[in-house]
Amino acid sequence: MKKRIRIILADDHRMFLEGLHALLASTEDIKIVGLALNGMEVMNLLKKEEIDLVVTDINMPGMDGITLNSTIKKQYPHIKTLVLSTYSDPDKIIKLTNNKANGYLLKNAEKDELLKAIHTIYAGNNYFSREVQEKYTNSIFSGTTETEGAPVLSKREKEILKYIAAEYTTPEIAEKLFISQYTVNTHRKNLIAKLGVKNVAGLVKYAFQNGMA
Amino acid sequence: MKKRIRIILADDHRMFLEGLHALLASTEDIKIVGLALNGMEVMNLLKKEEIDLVVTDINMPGMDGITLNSTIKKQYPHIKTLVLSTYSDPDKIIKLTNNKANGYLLKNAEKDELLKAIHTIYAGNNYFSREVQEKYTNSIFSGTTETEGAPVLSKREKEILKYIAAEYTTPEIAEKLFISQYTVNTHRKNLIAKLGVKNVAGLVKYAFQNGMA
DNA sequence: CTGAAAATCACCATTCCTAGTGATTTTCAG
DNA sequence: CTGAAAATCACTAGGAATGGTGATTTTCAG
Repeated sequence: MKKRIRIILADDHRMFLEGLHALLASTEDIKIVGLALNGMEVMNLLKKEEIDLVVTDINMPGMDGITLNSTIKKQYPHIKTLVLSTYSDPDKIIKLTNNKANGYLLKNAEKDELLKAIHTIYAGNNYFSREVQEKYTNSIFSGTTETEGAPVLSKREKEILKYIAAEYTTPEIAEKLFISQYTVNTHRKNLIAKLGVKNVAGLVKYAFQNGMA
Repeated sequence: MKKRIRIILADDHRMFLEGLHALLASTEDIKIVGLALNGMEVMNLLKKEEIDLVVTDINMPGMDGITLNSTIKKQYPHIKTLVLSTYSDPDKIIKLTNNKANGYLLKNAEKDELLKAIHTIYAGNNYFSREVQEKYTNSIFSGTTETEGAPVLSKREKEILKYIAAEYTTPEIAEKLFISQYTVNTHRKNLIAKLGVKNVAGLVKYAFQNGMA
């Protein structure tokens, strides 16, 4: 008899967790060993059970997906991890690859892709969904930094973009970040130039389309 | 033989949608008639199928849960609705009750509560989870209910909102629509007031969250 | 250490946005 | 027909955004 893949599922939303459980329960070669509502529960389960793969949400109270992933990898380097997320945030993906996560998948994916990811990872390879790869090829998967595709925003610029999208004005942002209004102004001008938009409306639009707001 | 409850499930995340499907598929007296990734798909399904209950996420691109709910109630007053959300936002709950949604449940709820909500609503009663009820009554006493119906935007206002989200300035919009800048100005002011936002950034945000951009 | 990128600050001019008030005309359903 | 909502226009004023130019300091990888 073929060995089944032993999996723990982790997500802070019970409904999603139970749904995922039900979705995978019918699959022959997969065995759901445990369900966890947060990172702590995952670690407790790992002490008791033999696990092949942990499928976890990236956003969870207490210990989030990124911290959980690195914790798992430190204590149980042989256990594979697949991270799920609502959107594709480049920063988080980079952190996850640094922490040796074996896969990253959007919750928008279908069951088939989820199964494909699980099997690919179990076979010893990594799996990053196409949408994620396409968007962030430059920053992660290829060493070359081609600026043609996705405009590269600096840390500070992203920060300010978020504030703009959150309806903060220049004086407010300046006060929040303890910098001059002139500086905020410069950043906004650079953002507009880099992103090729016309005004705040364009900035907010970009922020939304890239999961930054 | 007892009649089964005919249900449509709607959520923009395929994985959650399929998971929910799998979760409910095993229930005897429930029949999942269709799955939808957005509001439009729900409305199309309603044309073809006889439905008792629509279970929908509150956050969806295109037509969101709130708009979807009111649209359903206008065209098919007999169809029940159960709205799911990640968190409990008093404002949104109030909008939903104004639009006669029959239930509101957090995604944090367990399968049992979901079934309970479905059966309660099918029996002709409303179901609002305890967490939601608490916040709802709080906001009633804080006095923000009277003036806050669902923000109904006029045709012209929607039109102008689209132009704003498309990075057009006031003079440009005025020229495009053959009206005075003063008029565009008035519309924008009304939009800001109606939607309870602070500036263009907020308008663009709203436009995006409601599939108008 | 060193150079490049990032982050910071400054000034000016123009345009645009925001806010308040008040008003007339048009549209549309009851 | 008629009233209410929608759409239109007008004026003022202050604050914010946009665009251009120039510069210094900080950070960080090679």
